[in-house]
Amino acid sequence: MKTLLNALKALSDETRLRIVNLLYEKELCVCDIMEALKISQTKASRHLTCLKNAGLVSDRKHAQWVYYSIIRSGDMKFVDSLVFDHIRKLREPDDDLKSLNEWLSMKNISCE
Amino acid sequence: MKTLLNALKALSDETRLRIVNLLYEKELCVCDIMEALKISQTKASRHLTCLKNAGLVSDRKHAQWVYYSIIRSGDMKFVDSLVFDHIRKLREPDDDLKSLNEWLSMKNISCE
DNA sequence: GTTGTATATTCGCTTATGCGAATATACAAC
DNA sequence: GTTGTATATTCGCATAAGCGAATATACAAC
Repeated sequence: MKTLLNALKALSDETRLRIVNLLYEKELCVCDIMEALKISQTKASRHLTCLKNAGLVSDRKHAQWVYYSIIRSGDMKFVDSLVFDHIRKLREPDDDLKSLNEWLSMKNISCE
Repeated sequence: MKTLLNALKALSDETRLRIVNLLYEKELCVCDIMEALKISQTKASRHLTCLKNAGLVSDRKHAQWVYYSIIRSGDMKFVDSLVFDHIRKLREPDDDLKSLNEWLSMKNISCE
């Protein structure tokens, strides 16, 4: 019960829903999320920690970057429905995905 | 986005999750919920109002009773998953259903 | 060692949420 | 009208959650 409630609480915040939406695309580091959502580093970090505590995402360190990804265990089946049946049908999260892709391609070009 | 967030917020509270679980069984009036969950009238009423504002339940007046029921529109598809894939697999909500049925049968006997 | 970049945490502050106690409203029965 | 029952709302209060600014940590490059 508590686990489920923590997940629901974590998901009932706009920023965190938008982050989850991005992470359903692919693993991302904090700065990708900052850029795609145009939010501060503090805010990104804080909400990612919250999602992690709720057991919805996992993190992985590589050099100075921390990469976050969605945990898609069967324990949180409803989140799939939440993302694909609901979030992905809204305008704002869709715009976020566009921002993300723009950012990622820009990042790649400048790394060449 | 706002609609979805309001639904998620409404669902991220233990009492309200337990109420939703009961209402997935059948339409109930406030006193049924009070009795099944052993909560105060104030608490039952407050949380029902919250669920109603979130668009998750509807109410119907009949004499001095107010009956609440779940709104199962396609807009809130994930709630079905939430109830059947998650809530119904937990102990506490299952106990609530038992309490509810005990209460309802007692109520019927005393009305005969 | 120093510098720069990526990320996390702490500190006040403000706002939101949940609670019980008390009160109000609405309706039925008389 | 009064009484009793069902439900809703208001009032203070306590706790939780969100924020930005500042600070801390961790690692890479030099």
